[in-house]
Amino acid sequence: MLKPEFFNRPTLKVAQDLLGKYLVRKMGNKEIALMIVEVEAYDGPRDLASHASKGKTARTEVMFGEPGVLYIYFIYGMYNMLNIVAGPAEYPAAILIRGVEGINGPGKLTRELQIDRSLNNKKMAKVNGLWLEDRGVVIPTNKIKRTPRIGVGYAGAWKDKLYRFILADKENKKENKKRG
DNA sequence: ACGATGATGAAC
DNA sequence: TTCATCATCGTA
Repeated sequence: MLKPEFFNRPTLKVAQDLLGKYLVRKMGNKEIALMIVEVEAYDGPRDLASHASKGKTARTEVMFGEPGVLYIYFIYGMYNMLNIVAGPAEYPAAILIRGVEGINGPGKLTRELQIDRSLNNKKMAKVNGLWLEDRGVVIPTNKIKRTPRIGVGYAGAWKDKLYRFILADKENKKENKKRG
């Protein structure tokens, strides 16, 4: 299981290193482990795409907390988003888990794994039924594709930053059409 | 292209 | 207390 120190490093590095790690979810008496194939980084108080750019509020204070803590929030009246806090306390940063093998999309991911806000501000731990493991998968750098983040067109200069990390060969099957 | 559906933050 | 906005998805 990944320790908090893993997340107490520069946000982009943590994001990249999360590719190939396993998200493990305990449901009932079963454990489901799925490899992470897509993440996005939200880095620091000045990142306009990050909730933390609004400052510390009831919702965002989790991002200012300890590394390795879950940040889960409700969006569009329907979906929960799963994030993991990165960087030292008081530095607001988090990584959105955007896709795992077999599940494409952050909303579907939380729906299928039954992850909701009851886990917000909780540590990743077996007692909480949700944690990450390094199972020895090594991702070569040339398999990692970087793109701008999704759905953050309002973020000014920050919208173009290459803060989205994807495992390249998983990506080419999907997305024949685009919106906009 | 758009509606579902509700929390959030800012304005009032 | 209202209002526009939103780190999405499924059906057009």
